[in-house]
Amino acid sequence: MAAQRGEGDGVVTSPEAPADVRERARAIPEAAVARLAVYLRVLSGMVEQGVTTISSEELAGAAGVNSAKLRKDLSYIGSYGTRGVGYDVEVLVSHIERILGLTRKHSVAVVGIGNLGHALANYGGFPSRGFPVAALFDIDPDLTGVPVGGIPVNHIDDITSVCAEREVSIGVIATPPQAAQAVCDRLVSAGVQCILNFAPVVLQVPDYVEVRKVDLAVEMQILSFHVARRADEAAGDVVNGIGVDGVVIRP
Amino acid sequence: MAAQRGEGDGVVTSPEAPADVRERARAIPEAAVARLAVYLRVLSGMVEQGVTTISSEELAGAAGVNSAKLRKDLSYIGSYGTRGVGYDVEVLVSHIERILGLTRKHSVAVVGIGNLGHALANYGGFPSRGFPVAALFDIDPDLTGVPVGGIPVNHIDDITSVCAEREVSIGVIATPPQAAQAVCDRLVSAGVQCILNFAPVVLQVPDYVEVRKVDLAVEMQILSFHVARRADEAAGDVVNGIGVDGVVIRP
DNA sequence: TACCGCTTGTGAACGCTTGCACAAAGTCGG
DNA sequence: CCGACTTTGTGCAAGCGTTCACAAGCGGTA
Repeated sequence: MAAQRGEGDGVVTSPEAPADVRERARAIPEAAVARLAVYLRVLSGMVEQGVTTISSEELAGAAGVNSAKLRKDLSYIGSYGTRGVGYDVEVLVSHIERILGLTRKHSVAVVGIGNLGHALANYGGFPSRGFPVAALFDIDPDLTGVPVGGIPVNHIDDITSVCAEREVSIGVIATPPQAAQAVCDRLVSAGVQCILNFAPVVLQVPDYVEVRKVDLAVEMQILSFHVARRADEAAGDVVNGIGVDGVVIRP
Repeated sequence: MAAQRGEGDGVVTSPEAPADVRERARAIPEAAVARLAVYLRVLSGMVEQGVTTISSEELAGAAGVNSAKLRKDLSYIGSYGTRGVGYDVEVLVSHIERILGLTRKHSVAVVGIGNLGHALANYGGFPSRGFPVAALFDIDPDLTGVPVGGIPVNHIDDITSVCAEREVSIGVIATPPQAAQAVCDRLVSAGVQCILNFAPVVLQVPDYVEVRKVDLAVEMQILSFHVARRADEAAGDVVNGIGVDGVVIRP
């Protein structure tokens, strides 16, 4: 990835307080960030249930991870637990939100208003979590101006101006694969540095742009792999009894 | 590794090498499986363009990975390249398909016919890749019988019988979070062993069930984290529009 | 205050993944 | 047939991420 990351950076950073947060943020492993988001959701549920304190064991259970891993993850963002007691739920929530940058609004633009684009535009989970959908784009002139999920669709040619104007920080690509790279290029030149890509293509972007991809076909194929592996195991390992290539199982 | 590999002899791999394939499949790292699916897509595109041979360097470039990694990934499924030349595209495609279990049909059931469920039911990418949508379910009686994307919706209470009857091997959960665990339990008791979960919940399942989750909120929050990190970096390290490594924030 | 039990935070070991570098193995031109 | 050139396949080392195990720290109790 970023090839020229300053390694032994004795780079004297500003002695200000934020330097602490910054240094720490840089050190958090990618995998841990993903889990922090999960913890956050579980914790939000806890708050609503009136839970005020939670132990690493409980939280880990609810999040589906090992408790040691959870504690290590939390240690990346600082030590806010109380030994012998656990974590204060609200404190934890606010710290995770801060680290994940959820204290700011992140305006989202969705490009490609097909089936998926519609679903995304109408998806209530975004705005409620601090990700307001600020703009929609499509190449079809017939769609232009038509409101979807309360937001009028703009023509794709206006990406640059509209994104800049509405301070879009996250672009979501829900176009057919053929159009994805071109759309991506436009988003990047509009100043969007974070992209969520639903199109089944490998996007080429400059180093400073962060891309995350959600690829349904790949997910399905990974599951397919496991089905196959299981069937093979059954064929090979099951001596007597359950089916060969059909359904097996249920211990 | 492959302990009893027949060396030197020009052993033509029989169309079926059950034990061999099985042993190998078990050894493939999870991360590599995900990449194999990506390679497969790139290769499919190559086939359509009439490309017959491709080098690891080219394929790696198109798939966005390091060429050494690609070669190692391919070595997990066997050595089908020709030194000095590269890989035969069609041969590679068929071997990856075999390993990923794409030689069988994997019927899919989608549960929860809301915005997302609609989009999934209409999504052309599934059937064309060997994942026919065989059943749709929803809890709303008004939807029952209504065809979506050509398939009539069944009531959720019929999951067990319908899934068994249509040999569903993959369940897709696109319900609201509150319903997800219950739906999951029903799918599992219907014999479904692979689940793709779009609901923002951590599902509890028996060991033998494989779950993959696609969590939009988490993806957005990871991107948010990067936005925040970047902003912090800018605040701390940017002198005058120039970032740490001389990278301009906005070209 | 002093002790006890519980839970955090983290050093250290382990294992998986990545990337390098190069021998092996093939093609191609003469 | 040979030698130059190309590209694969893989041993090896470095880097992360995960897990274990336990000392340190805190609240509760007498």
